[in-house]
Amino acid sequence: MGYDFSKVEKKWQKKWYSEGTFNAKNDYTKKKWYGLIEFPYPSGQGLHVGHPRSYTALDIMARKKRMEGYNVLFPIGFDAFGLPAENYAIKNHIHPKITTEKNVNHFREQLQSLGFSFDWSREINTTDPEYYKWTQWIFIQLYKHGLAYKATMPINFCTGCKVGLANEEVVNGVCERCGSPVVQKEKSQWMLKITKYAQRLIDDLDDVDFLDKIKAQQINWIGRSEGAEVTFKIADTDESLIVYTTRPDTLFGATYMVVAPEHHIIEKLSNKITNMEEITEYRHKASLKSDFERAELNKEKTGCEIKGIKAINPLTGKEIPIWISDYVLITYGTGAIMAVPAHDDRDHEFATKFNLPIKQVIKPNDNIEIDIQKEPFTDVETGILINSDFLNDLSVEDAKIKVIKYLEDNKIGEKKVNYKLRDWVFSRQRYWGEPIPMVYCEECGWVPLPEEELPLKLPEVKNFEPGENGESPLAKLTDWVNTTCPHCGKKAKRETDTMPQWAGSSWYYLRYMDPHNDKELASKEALEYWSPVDLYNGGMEHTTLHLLYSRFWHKFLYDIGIVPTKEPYQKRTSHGMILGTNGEKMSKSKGNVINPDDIVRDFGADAFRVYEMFMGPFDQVAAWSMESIRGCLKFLDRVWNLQNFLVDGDEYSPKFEQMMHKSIKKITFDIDNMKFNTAVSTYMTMINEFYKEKSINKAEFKTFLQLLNPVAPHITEELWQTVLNGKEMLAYMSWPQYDEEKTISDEIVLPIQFNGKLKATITINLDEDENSVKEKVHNAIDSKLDGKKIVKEIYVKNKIYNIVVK
RNA sequence: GCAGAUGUGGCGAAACUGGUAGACGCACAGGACUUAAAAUCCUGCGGGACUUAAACUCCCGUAUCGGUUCGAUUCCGAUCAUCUGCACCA
Repeated sequence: MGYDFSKVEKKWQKKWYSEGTFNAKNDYTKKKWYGLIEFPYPSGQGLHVGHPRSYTALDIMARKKRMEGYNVLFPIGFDAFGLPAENYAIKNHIHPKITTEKNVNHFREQLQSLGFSFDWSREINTTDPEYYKWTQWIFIQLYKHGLAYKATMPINFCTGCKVGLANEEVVNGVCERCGSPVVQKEKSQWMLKITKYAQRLIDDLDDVDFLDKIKAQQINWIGRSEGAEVTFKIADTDESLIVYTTRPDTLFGATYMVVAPEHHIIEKLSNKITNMEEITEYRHKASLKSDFERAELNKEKTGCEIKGIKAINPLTGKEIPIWISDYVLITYGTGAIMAVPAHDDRDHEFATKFNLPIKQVIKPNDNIEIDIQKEPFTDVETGILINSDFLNDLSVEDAKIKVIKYLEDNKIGEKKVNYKLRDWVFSRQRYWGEPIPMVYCEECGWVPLPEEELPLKLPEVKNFEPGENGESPLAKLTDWVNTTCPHCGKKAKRETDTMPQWAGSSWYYLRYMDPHNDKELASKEALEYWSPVDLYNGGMEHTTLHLLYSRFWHKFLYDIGIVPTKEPYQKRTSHGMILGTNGEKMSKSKGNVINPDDIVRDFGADAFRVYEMFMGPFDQVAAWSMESIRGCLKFLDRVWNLQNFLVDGDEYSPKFEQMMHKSIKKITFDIDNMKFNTAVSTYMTMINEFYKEKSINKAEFKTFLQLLNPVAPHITEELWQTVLNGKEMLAYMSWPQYDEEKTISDEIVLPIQFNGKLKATITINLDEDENSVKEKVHNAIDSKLDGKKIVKEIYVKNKIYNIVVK
């Protein structure tokens, strides 16, 4: 008699996936809704219980939208290039293609066991040549538009394995696998000019509906700052140093300068520098440091003075020393700074250590005494300029404006905007990635493959070990590397680096719109109809890089007329992580991993889904609890047993009418606003009411099943068709409507307060006359006054009655 | 350091634009059914005082301190704690 979830769930899954029940229609006249989840990397461990949290949430929304008459696109695919498969191949000599296929099959099975309404006919895979053909095509367009270029950039190089490493393989400055130190090695790499889009990537956030924290992270990552570039002449030479500063107002306080170890001024003026040996040694030491060491914050600052040359402060005309230090980064601004130790923490620390002069040029406006030698004053809000000639007595803000004007008038500087965002290093010295479709010819330089030769397929190799000196394994395939120039026909060599994993995921949402198109990445009509993605949900860990990269590619595709919208995703949300039962992040080493297969086996997919939605607010972290999921299975059993109370009735019975309308309203609102936890609690409240009366009629049962269907699709479909003899699929029925008037009761329990504290409640009629309410109130509380005096009475209609007493 | 978030019973959590704090669930306790157990169903469940006991009643309670208000979990200011992302970005 009990509910056999395993049999029921399998039955419906089989039907859905063999019949394509949930596939999107190619009817471009209907209203559409496009919901997107981050497609998974098919790892060997299989699905994580975190995946279904996001998938269930969007599945619920997709199912509800279908019931509301939308043509819904809810696709799935696999982001299958990447390191783990490659490392597994190196170890076990199994081709990544084979492991990937095996993992994808496993993932597909697991995803289907949870009953998601994905459109499997549109499944994509980034490692499929028919897919990466278009990834390569986009790269070539970027190249043709001057947004892809070669530059020498440092890579992480393991001194033990002699290979280049990805950032995530470098742990605390050593190689994750062998523990040898990792150093930086210069290598010529493909770069994408994302910096050209920096401003637009900030500005266009105004037009999309991303969570504020996501916007904040994007803006943070791009790191726009406004300031000025200022030229400092070097005394007795024709050379000068240009610095970038956000505090041009402090220019009178610049008492020395610092350049990054890599700064070119050192080569240029090497014949004037008197301590070249010392400088060379410092530069050498700095070059050996990994990024990790250089970024180590707590370490003491190092550096030395460049002797023999002096810079001239353009405002004071005074000569100031030039130092070299690795706290100045060659990659940001101009690689050189003016140091204002009185008003910058880092400069102050450096000046204190090396005994450099500290000159105060700003004081607090409240005249609090400060000892500038001991501590810098960095508050821009309350600062007033001093010791600064024509800037004296100005606020920091005004001083900035005035000094920039002065700099521009005298041609010693100009206003300048800088971004922390760097161009995107696009090369990986790896096998398991999209080959970069470029050929190098001695005569013509870099030449892209003609588009008709795409895809450039990843060649078969037997040995997946990276080449020595950090080259890609492809470099060893001389037959493949040696080719002819598509331009002049002479001998040429192929690029052997591959693309990063970010490449395939930067545009996959477009391919879903028209996944089998072999002429274009997607047809114009499909792009016009489905763009943009209406809702994109994923983890917070992808809200910087992946989101930024795909927005960048999308904007580029917009610029060249391929896609119709400026932004790819209209709305972006993120779900909280699911932690282990001990409240820690799930990991194999901690032994707190929950396997979704076990959950489906023991509790069923519906209980799993209900639980993941009920466990807490969707966007917040939540710890797994086996007791709670048992409670959700109990709830479903109660749903199943409702059939025991079933009575006839084509309309809601009077005792439930108001509750039905209220619940429809609440659940509709909650699902639309991703408040799944309170939606689930509303189902529970409803069922408690039915149990209290030991009765539910057919109309009520039908509505209840429809409301619950998006969350628990199997059990509701089964009850619909077996108990209510539904002919059509419940999933195709239209979403229940509510009548606002019927959600309002005509009687109200009115709280009465003394000084804001509850004293009594009375029952009044909706919109009852105020005098009549007042009379009722006084009948109820006059005996409680206890000799106290009424000072004031406040009645908020139909809400509350507060009496101020003394 | 910067940015963002969070803090409510034994636990996960609710509370719409300020208006009966703790919905819903878990755990726990009591009862019904059963030879018994499980399952199921019903009831209770923030802390304290008063009381033989219960009801009634009263007091305290949403991290801490203060403010605005007839009324604050909600708004404002300060503080503390925890989490996440970024970080020598001039």
